[in-house]
Amino acid sequence: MTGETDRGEAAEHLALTLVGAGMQRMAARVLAAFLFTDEDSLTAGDLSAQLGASAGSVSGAIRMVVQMGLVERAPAPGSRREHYRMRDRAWTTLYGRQHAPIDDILAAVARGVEAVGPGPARERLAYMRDFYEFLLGEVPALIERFDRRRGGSRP
Amino acid sequence: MTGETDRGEAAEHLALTLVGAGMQRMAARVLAAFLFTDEDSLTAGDLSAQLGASAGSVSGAIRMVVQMGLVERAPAPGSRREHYRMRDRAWTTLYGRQHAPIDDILAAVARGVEAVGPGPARERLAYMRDFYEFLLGEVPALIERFDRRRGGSRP
DNA sequence: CCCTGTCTTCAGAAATTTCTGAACGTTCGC
DNA sequence: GCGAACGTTCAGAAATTTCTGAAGACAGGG
Repeated sequence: MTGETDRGEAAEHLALTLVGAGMQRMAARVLAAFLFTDEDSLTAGDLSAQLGASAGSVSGAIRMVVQMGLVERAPAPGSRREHYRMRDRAWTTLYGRQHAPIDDILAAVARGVEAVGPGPARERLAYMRDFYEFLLGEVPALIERFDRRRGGSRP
Repeated sequence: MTGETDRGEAAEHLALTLVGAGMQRMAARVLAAFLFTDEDSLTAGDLSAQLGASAGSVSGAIRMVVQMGLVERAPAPGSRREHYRMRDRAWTTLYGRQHAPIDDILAAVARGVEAVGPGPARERLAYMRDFYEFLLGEVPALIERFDRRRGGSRP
């Protein structure tokens, strides 16, 4: 049997795991709530009640997950409150975004290569630059391959 | 011209960028020092002096980068102090390790799939699980492809 | 036009992370 | 063995991050 208690625990556990992977605590809890709900959409109030967190921190967390491209506003049919839901393609989007910092690292390393004269440091930096350049080129193809393999089934 | 000032600035800049990507501050500074040096190896004392940080925090930072597999002890030829240097393959190692949290996420999501009954939430979670499973399988091949492409040249 | 319900913003509090400085081991030369 | 140089550990201080609660803004119904 899989009761509702298990669902709540599993959601909390996933949230904590995401925190361990670097995500903000409240953003992770909000994301898990969206992942685990069978409702079409959730409002800030729903989340605040369900997570036992203040309206303020929920508001901030929603802004984060929306800005990350994982959650979007859902058309609210005659409702006064804002409704939100997970976006399709959320995971490939997230993975793509995790690679955004790589742009910055790449730029910083390239600058390093130019700043040092010939020598071991320069070779080391050039190798690092090449690796991140390679990654940046491969990730889109990786995601596309998954999308194709998964075919038309919806997230 | 590329003076030594540029080198120091570029190193600091890369360290800050790595912090932005989630790395600990002092560990990032230590790593940058190893990246940018033309010396064969550095000691804790070198780093402490060069970075203007206490011996204590340098000690902790070294432990981190060693544990991450980016830096290793270098055989110290008749020296009293411990010498360290960057490992070959440091970057592919780092990238592989960045995917360690994915194991945890995958496990947490799989647990979620079992905890919820049939419905939208279950489909969503199953999709997420499939995506991370796919990633976990593809990353080693990706790294291998880079190693092969780069051929025998050293890091 | 006001009133109610809802979300957002922001200053301050709480918790967590990160750094330092001092005390303690350890190792090597003498 | 003894002394000195280094590195490590750990308690506490400092800085940063994260949450809350209250005040304000906005929209729609009455």
